[in-house]
Amino acid sequence: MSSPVPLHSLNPPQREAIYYLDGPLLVLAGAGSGKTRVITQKIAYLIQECGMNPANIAAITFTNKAAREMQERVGQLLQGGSTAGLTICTFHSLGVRILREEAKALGYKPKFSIFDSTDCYSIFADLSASVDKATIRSIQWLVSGWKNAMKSPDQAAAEAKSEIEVLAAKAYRDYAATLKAYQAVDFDDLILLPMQLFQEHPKIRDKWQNRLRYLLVDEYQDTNACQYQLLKLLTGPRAMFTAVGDDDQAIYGWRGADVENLRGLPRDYPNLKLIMLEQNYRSTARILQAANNVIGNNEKLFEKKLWSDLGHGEAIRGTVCRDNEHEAESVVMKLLADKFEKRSKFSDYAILYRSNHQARLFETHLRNNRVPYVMSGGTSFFEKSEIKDVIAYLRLLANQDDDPAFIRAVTTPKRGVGGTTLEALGTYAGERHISLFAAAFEEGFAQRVSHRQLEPLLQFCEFINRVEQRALREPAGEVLNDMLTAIGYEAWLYDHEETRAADSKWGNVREFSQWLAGKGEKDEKTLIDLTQTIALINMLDKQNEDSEFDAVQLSTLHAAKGLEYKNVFLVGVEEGILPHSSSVESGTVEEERRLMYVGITRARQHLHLSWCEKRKQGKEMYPCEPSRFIAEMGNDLRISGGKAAAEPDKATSKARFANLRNMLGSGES
DNA sequence: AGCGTATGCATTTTT
DNA sequence: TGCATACGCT
Repeated sequence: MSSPVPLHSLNPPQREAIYYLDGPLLVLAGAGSGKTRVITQKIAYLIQECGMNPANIAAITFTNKAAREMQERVGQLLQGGSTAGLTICTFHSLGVRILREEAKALGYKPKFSIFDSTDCYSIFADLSASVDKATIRSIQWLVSGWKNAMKSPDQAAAEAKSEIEVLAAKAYRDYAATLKAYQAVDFDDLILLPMQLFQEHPKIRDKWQNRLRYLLVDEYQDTNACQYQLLKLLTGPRAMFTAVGDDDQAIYGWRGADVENLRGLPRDYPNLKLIMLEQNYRSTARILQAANNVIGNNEKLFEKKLWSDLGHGEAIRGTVCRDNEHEAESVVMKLLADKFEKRSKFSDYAILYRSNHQARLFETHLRNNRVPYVMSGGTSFFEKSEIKDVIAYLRLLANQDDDPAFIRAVTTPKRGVGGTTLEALGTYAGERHISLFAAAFEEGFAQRVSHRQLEPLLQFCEFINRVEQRALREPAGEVLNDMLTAIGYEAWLYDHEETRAADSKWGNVREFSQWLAGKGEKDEKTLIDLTQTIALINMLDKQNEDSEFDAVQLSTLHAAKGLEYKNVFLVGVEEGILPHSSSVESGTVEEERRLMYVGITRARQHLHLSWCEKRKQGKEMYPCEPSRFIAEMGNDLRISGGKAAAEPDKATSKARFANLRNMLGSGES
């Protein structure tokens, strides 16, 4: 992101967007047009100039990272001024906040658990045993889609067409009941439940409408139907909001995000004001021209043309490579040559690709050349098994109905509670409709198992009770450390893993516990308070702060949205990869084109594309064609063969390009 | 039979 | 990289 800019340097549409308060406002902000600046300045304006109470303003983002960045920038703008009560958070954390406060109205305890997708997967797996994994995954996928589309289990069942949909609709009902029994919600519920709550309880809705009087929504094109509905209910008839988005950067359609929400906005709010931010402060004119050319092939909602006064800039280059191995080698060589020539930093370079597995070859070649790199994505900190182990304990402390947490905690580390005991406990709990934890204490259950089975189980439950008592009062860090010692987690790790793996895992646990302890101290929160929010926090944010060391960035196109780099290598620009073959089949090439657009507009000064003539897949080589998007970029593109050091052979590359255009000219729809 | 390694294979993944 | 499947070893 660009650095904060003094107010006088705002351009007229930016200024208009900030000062406009007469009604609902939609800001169509092109890539690099300063949308974050508009949102943050508007918050500052509302507080400082309009005298609005910060507690009545909420800015909603999609990622923790975006929220944090916005917090920081607002903090800088309002130095000394008060931001007390100001809400800047993600959709999901706003949902949590609403649910914690209004849990009773929905039949939930305020200390409900939040299940991540792995937890939810195992519920579906238990529900429909003897079904293969792929099917379970599609069931989970379908149910999530229904929730985002606000379909109830009944509706889903009624509308189910295929066999798998019928199966999924059946699972949906049981799944919802199971979650409720565990006093747990999934990520989709964090939006769906507040929305339903507002629909069914006008009083509660009014209360929140009164509290959050002005709403600012970032990345509006990424909202799904349910989020849109929640926003509508939250803003109410006053409709005081600013939505900021870019239909050309809508790349999450496959996850339920619906650009229709952008189209629907003028319909639902006839007095909607529309402002376009078209001046780009990031890229050279050449890069923007190519981006405009590509995106011009999409059916447009709103006509928008980016421009910049940063000069024409370097030529966009394209490299045809013999195969993917050669592509990786050539990109790394070109990167190093460019770095040497310009005396730039590694962190000025990004290698962007369509899908994760493409990164692998680039990683090897970067490593071979001793080039430092960081990769976005990968398993998030909270998905790591050792962290999930610890979190299971925390979840159980806060919510003893959380059966999955109970099972994980009671069996990790092993303490003499095995499968048979748990099965008996599960059966008993199922008959009585109580949680595993509660069942363990019942006389009726005690009669069904032996003393040897019961004893360790009760010891565990009593241990949890004791820790819970402490967790309500004493400092979070201390309680957590004592608990880890008491369960012997470190020793267990070193018993079950190789020393190196155990070192890393225990290191992660310690990092996590220190981080929690620090957070507990800073916000004066107990361990149980903290547990309520950790499901939503991503420690990658923290890693980003730390990792300001000089390294080449490797990233998927999706993960690169919102970021910018001086030099971008966009690799694997081939038919079947970008656009991805399955998108071509499912007729969603427009979203792939937006992905290409996002990729192009990440570059500030230098854009380099590459594609292969052949690609190794398995042990066979398959022929490839350059992406249709190459031709769509226009002819301001300097294409050369793949030989790393050689001068481009102008004659052949021209001929090749002509061929390419002929080839693509006919096949386009 | 069961476990452990080898090999093959991938859409994208904010919460 | 990470997961799933298959094969081979014990």
